[in-house]
Amino acid sequence: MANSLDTIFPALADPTRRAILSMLLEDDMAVTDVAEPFEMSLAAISKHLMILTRAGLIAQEKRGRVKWCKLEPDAMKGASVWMQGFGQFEPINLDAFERFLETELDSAPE
Amino acid sequence: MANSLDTIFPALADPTRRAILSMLLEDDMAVTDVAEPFEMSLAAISKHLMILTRAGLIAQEKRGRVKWCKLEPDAMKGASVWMQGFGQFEPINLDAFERFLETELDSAPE
DNA sequence: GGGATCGTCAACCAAATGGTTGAATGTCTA
DNA sequence: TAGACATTCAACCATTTGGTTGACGATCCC
Repeated sequence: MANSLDTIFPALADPTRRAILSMLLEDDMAVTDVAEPFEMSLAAISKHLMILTRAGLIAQEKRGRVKWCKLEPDAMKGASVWMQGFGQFEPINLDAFERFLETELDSAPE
Repeated sequence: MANSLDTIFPALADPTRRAILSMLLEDDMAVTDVAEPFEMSLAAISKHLMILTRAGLIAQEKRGRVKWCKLEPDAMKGASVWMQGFGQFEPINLDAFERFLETELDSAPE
């Protein structure tokens, strides 16, 4: 059930959840820190994180009283492949992305 | 608005709409023929097609009394690129990544 | 122990979503 | 011109979704 198109696409349909995923691209985060930039309650963020977890897009691990959220990008693979099936759109994206990463890693030692 | 993540992902979140897109992969179809395999009213299918159209995922062209539906796979490009950005495990500069996405989407074929 | 912190639960609410039906509009054809 | 066909519109309905608040169970630390 998790990791299927029926859970992945609805999970990605909400802009808050997509923003959370983008934040987790930088680093693992605690629930409270995920919630900080958003103007909504912690409970609302907690629900979003639950949806992302059930979709397999993130994993949550509790250490002490802090629950850490970790991106699970492989969960997007199915949806990505599904979309590629429609695509005459080309891997120019990947090439450009690799160039982007190179310059990014060169200029950002942090 | 069309062709943005805020319309594409919600459009892809419904299984009926994804099935319609898969059907259109084979050939252009009239609205009635799109509706035929589904156990729901024509009006419901018409709404789904409107959502897909507003997302830019299909185009509808009326010839006579028949409205033809045609897949527009390039509309998935933005979402596809966005997801591929998560295929990387390296921590990256998010601002730069967003700038990258913008230029990437600007260069999308019309 | 006791107070602050982390996160979820439960009940609730408004709005959006996905469906229905029946009437309406436009177009083809006999 | 009349009738059949293709599609949408309008009103309505039930369910889901995304949010709130307040109480609660853990956990950390003084």
